[in-house]
Amino acid sequence: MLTSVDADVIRALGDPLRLKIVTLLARETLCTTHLVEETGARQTNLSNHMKVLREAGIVETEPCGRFTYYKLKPEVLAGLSERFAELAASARTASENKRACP
Amino acid sequence: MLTSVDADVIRALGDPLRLKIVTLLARETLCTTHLVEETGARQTNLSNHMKVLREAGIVETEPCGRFTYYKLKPEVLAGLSERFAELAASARTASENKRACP
DNA sequence: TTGTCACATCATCACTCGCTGATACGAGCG
DNA sequence: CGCTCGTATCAGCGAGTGATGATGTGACAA
Repeated sequence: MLTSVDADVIRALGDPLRLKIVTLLARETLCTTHLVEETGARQTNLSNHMKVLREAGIVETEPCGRFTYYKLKPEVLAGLSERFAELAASARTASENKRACP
Repeated sequence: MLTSVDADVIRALGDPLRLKIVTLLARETLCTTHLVEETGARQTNLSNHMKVLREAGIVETEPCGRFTYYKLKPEVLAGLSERFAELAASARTASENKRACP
């Protein structure tokens, strides 16, 4: 069952720019400079979004000299996928469980 | 691939109250009165959230006399689940694709 | 028809959020 | 050491968002 904790993760993914970042990171492990190039956003702006993704537990940081690489945590995405699949499966049978008008 | 359109759906689900509503609707088809009882929210507030979910294409309305029943659209949730699953699968191999430092 | 109920919409207010410029800080290079 | 580069943090501003009370609308019952 979806708990309120997941709302933070979902909200973190509900921003177009962050969703694009996640999509990019799903293909490659990138550092901030790469993400700035790919998205066209300012460095400061991007750093803020990365902080949101980091605090939501969606990405991990990996320092490499002066650079900071970001990579996704697949288990978080997989967990979300599973929970949505459960909701969808449950929703398919929900039409029959119509509670009577009060 | 995740498009920017999906950000709206994800954002709509990124609110704790709306997530609770969706969870409730995954089990039963309910009308506004039921949801008010279950969530404890005001009717006006709830109606606003239902509008968001409706415009995001997550729920459908079904008038029944004076009552309005809401039910989930399973295919939307299933689609989200699938996309997240793709991202997770792709992310598992992304660690190896580390782009060189610029 | 009149009243009530279920629900939606509107206007408003407080608050949050995203974006930006300025700044701080650590790592490497000269 | 001093400098530059990559990155994070901070303060501030404007836009978007959630909660609320008042109001509108359609459906049913008396």
